Amino acid sequence: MEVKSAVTSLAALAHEGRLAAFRLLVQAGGEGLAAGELARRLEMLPNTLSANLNILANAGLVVSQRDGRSIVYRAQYDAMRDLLGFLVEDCCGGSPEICAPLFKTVNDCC
Amino acid sequence: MEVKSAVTSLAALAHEGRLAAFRLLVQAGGEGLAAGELARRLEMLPNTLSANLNILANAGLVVSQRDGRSIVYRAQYDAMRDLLGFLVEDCCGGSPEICAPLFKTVNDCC
DNA sequence: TCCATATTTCCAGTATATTCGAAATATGAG
DNA sequence: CTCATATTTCGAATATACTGGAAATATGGA
Repeated sequence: MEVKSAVTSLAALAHEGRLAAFRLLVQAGGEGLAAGELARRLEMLPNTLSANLNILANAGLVVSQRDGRSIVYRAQYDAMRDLLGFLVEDCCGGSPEICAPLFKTVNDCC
Repeated sequence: MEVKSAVTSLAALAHEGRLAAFRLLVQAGGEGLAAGELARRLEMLPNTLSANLNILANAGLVVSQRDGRSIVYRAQYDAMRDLLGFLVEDCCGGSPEICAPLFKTVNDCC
């Protein structure tokens, strides 16, 4: 992952509303959620949410697909993994010892 | 880690210059680097870098300590680990299968 | 076709971020 | 004490981001 791509992804997530939307989509799994359902759950105006989903999509963190009158958004797990990998790669360049606790974090969560 | 804290950290890293500074500090290890040395390596004006280091420090990602005429900055590995943990925790809430490849990423790097 | 629903696009106002020059502060050397 | 070095703080200009209202687009149903 390139630096510019990482910055774009980090910036997309560095916003309370977008981070919340992304988390909901991640938790929703492969089925995804319709834009309207997200707006309802996050209590955001549809147009504001749309703009924010667009930013997430632009960063490659989510994808959208029309389903009838709704547009369903799904998290892109690969993109998230790439971003985490980029940060981890960064961390280990100089200090492998930081990875032990991170390793533990990953273990604990699964 | 709270959402607001995560957003602050993500925003701090979502800037090419700051991300580069943070990476250098991470690679520099516990010794850290003086502000001037960072400015030289990153080819940034000292005052611009200072403002950016301040943003990183505010997010808790780096700490500073005076050493003679220089001010030495060091990466805060704990903060980075917390941020990664927050993102991982998020990811695993709904989809444990995403952790397998992440697990592999962490393994590969150490 | 006509209408309601779902979502996006456009636009303008406001807020926040970024940068740089200039001045201020802190330290150590002579 | 005076000076050079290292860094920060201040202030203003510019750029970018965020939000919400209004209008536009797309879809499916009556």
